[in-house]
Amino acid sequence: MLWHGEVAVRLTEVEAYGGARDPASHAFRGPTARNAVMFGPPGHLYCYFSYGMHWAANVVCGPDGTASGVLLRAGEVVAGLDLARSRRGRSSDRDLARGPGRLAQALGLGADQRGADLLAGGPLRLEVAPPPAHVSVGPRVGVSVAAEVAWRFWETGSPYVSGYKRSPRAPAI
DNA sequence: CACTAGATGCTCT
DNA sequence: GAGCATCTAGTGA
Repeated sequence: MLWHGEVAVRLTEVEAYGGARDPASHAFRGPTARNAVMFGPPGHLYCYFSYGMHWAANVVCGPDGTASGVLLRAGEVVAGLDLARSRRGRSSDRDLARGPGRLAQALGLGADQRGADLLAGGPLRLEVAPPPAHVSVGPRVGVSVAAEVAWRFWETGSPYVSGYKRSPRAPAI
């Protein structure tokens, strides 16, 4: 469960990214100004801009010095619905945080939150919640390399996962 | 409802 | 100067 101010999102879909060992990771080619956060201590927010219009939120999970992170791909807005709605504009409640870009927008994440500490007790904080009863595993989406690595996890049957274009059904692996 | 195509700007080479 | 861990709008069934 990720909180930002009064808006809370229950995560329903995530993707794991290794560091130097993962060709699909931004950290594969070494640290840069953008991904430096991933090399830092865990529990920090790695926020980056992509496709010219969307932010994607990651949580650093490896120890200090090891690049690794988890991309928050989708979630369900469970608090601060009005605020999230106003940020997302006209959109059905189900689409408020379905997709990385939408998730970041609904939470109001951006350049200001880059590298923020999620465990410091500020307005932006990560809360541990019980895992969903059923979790599916599959290949990552939108990754051009190492797509065969099944490092994507989502809540089985949840309408809040992206699923995205092709394969609306959960590929059973 | 399902699918296709186009837009968009920051970041690294 | 090209690449992107994507979204939205618009068209067709």
